[in-house]
Parts: sequence; C-alpha cells; structure tokens
Amino acid sequence: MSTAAFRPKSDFLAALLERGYVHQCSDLEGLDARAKAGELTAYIGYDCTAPSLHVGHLLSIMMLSWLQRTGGGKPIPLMGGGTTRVGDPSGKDETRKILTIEMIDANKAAIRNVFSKFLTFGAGKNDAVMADNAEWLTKLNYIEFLRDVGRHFSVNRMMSMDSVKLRLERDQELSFIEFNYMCLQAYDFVELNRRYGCIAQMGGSDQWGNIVTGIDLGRRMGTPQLYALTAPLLTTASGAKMGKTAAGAVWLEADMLSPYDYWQFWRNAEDGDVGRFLRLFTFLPLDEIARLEKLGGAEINEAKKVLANDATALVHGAAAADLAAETARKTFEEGVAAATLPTISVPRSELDAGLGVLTAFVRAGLVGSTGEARRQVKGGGLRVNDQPVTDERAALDAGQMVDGAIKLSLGKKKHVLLRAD
RNA sequence: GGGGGAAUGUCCCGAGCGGCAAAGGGGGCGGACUGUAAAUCCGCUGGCUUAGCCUUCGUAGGUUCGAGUCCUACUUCCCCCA
Repeated sequence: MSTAAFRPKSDFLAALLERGYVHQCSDLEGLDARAKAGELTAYIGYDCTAPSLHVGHLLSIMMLSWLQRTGGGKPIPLMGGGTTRVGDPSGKDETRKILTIEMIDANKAAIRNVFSKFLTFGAGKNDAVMADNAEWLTKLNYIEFLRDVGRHFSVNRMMSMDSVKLRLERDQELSFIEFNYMCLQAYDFVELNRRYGCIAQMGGSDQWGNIVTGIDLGRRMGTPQLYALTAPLLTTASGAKMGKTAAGAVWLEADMLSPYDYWQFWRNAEDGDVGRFLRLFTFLPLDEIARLEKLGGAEINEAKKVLANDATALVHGAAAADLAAETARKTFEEGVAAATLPTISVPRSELDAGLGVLTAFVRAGLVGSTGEARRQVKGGGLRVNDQPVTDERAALDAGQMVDGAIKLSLGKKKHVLLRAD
C-alpha cells in the first residue's frame, strides 16, 4: 500500500508517517481508525538471543512509545522466551545456534528493563503490558496444537515465503524446528488477541512475512481483523548496516556499552543521517528537527550533539547524557582528561616497577594484543597524555600521572584513564 | 544406494607448481586532510619475553629433509544419477 497519499486522522499514525517509521502496512485506514479511537493494542516481539537489545531494536521500541504517548492505544512488548528456543530463520542463511534455556531466561531478564525507560506499565487503558510467549508456548500440547492451530497453516503457502524460499533456492538446510517458528509466532498474535485484545503487530521489515502469517491465522481462527505495520531496515547514509561493527553491536545496556560510548555513537553519525536519526530516535518536535537539519558545514555538529544528548538521555537518563556530553566536551574541545572517561586500575607496585606502554594499552582494552599495540605505535596511533608513543619499550611510572591518572589514547576518539590502587 | 566436487588467515569472501605466516578483495583499526562527518589518499589487519621463537588452511593418520598443497580414513556441506 502506498503511504505517500494517505492522510492519517490519528496522532499515532501521523507521527509515525511523518517521522519515517513506516515501511509497510496491511491496512493503513483500518489501523488509523483504531488508533484514532485510542483502541489500538499493538505488540512487537523481541528475541532473547543476547543479554541486551541494541540500536537496531530501538526503532521498534520508539514505535511502542509513540503509540502510548499519542494515546493511540496500548503497547505490548513481547519477550520471545518461547520462540527463542526455536529460532527465527528470517534473514538468516544458516541455521541459528540453539541457545540453552538458562541462557534465554538470563537474556530475557536483562532485556526487560529497557522498556521501562520508554513505556509506562500498569493496568490503565494506555498502560503498557509486558508479555512473554513462554507463558503459553511452553504449555502447548503437540497434538492439540496441530489439531487446533496447525491445520490452518498451508504448507504450500509457507513454502512460498521469502524466509523459506531463500533457503530452499540455495539448497541450504532449513530444519523442521525453524520451519515451525512462523507457526508459533503466528499463534502468538492470536493468543495476544485473546488475552489482551491485541490487534496489531509491528516489527522490522524482515518480519513482514511472519506478521502476515499471524493475521491469516487469526482470520481462520476467528479473531477480529488484525493489522501489520513494519518499519524500514535502517542503514547509514553510506549504505552500511547500522549499529553493527566488528567491535560489536551498539548495545542499550550500560554494562555492555558505556553511556559515554553510546553518546559517541550518535555524535559520530554521518551528516546525511542526522535529520533522519533525530526524527526516529528522539521525541523532538519536527520543526525543531527541521531547523537543526538545515545547519550546514561544521555547524551540523551542534545538531549531532543534540542527537547524542537526546538519544542517550532516553536510554541512560538525562544525568548520564549530560555527563557523557561534558566528558566529550573536555576531551575533544579542551583536550583535558575528564574524570569520567573509562578507567582501569593497576596495582601501585606494578606502576612503580615501570609498566610497559604496550602492556598498559592491552590492559586498557584499547588494543587486543601487544602485537597490535606495536603496530599502532608504528602507525602513530597511540598516545600517552596526548603525547604520541614512539618507543615501544617505554615504561609508564607514577611520575606521569596528571591529577592521579595517566591518559591512554588510541586514535582521536578512544581514551582510557589508568589509575593506580 | 552409486558417481563427482568443496571445506584456507576463528569477521566475511576468496587465490594458493611440495619451501608459506600463506595473493587479492570486503569489513575493521590507525595516519593525513577535515568538523569527533562523508569522500579521498597512505599504513596495518596470527601470538609472544620480536635480530628470534611459537601456533595456524574441516578431523585423524601417512609419504617427505620439508605438506594448505600428495596418499588413506573420517566429519560436514553441495552437485549429478537411482
């Protein structure tokens, strides 16, 4: 369906469309009417494959938040406590490793708390509800499930779905357990409708097939009309997948990625992405965003700071965002070591004995091995207290401490303070 | 069941006459230029106590002074025939 010509009547869809959250929708008008009436209960499912969500998930969390703050209805984040045990084959060319149930439960527990920063939970009409499909999926009886639910699935149609077709065309293995994933996800939709009157599922564009399968199952099993809404896959202006680097994903949990590094991630956004990111990842009014987006040349950096501050405040709180901004200002604009940079400590005795520079950088986690440290020295990438390291045999000692710490830097952006204890 | 092919630097893709720490990409990291951006150019991209040593080419053996390369068995994947 074309989204361009559509004129939404609900604040919810208006916000989503204006800000660029919508990729595909099964029925914009129908969804719009329900949101206008404030009756749109919608869910998004989250896999429990890692102990933290990352920026890729943020887009969908924002959608749930918009649903609540525009009064369009009730958001339901669904933990995939059950479906993660099976594994989603969508967009994967290989069978995913099966996680142990203990790992899944641990991940689930870690993931849950992010949502409290974006949603208000409770029993009220617009209050969010946390669900977990392990609650119903693990209790299913195989025979009953096949009779009640399985008979509604057409294998012929499932074979034609992208996620399945891709594997078959490439002659890659698609195990039975994965083939069942979409049945379970479809059943989730029906179950959430029964439990909470949920009528819409949102998600990334890769989830379209799974969502539509759920709608179809709902029709056959007698639910009211269900709706699908997907968000675009995010890439940076230069075409790279967003939020994934070799160093790791941009996690939302502070113990997986510090608020300072999270702030830096947004601060380093490409020029061409700033406007889009402001619309998608902050709640700033659109006219304000339009003003920031127009800044040219070096002034765009002001917009990037706003982006970094707001995006960090949403996930880690305003205080952490301010601290990160202040640390960055001192580090980059004044060249002073701020006290809040990531810190490591070494025993005082070790420092007094003279700690090798290479070892120090490895300890700080800035490089992976002394070999890498050597190479960085040759390339001029390492600095101690802002002085380039030229001699790889040099040693650090207490005499180099400035305000009780030695500042180690890799490149221009990565800094760690070394303290003695 | 029969026949043929494949597995390479623990990010990915991919070359590799028996002398190999192993071509080339992509990605990543660093440098220069800038604005903590992009683009461009340059360097790096197994480990260590670095004139040297150690460990890597699906697994296990074998031939050889020497094996990613040859032989045998096994594992996994793909193709063709039944």
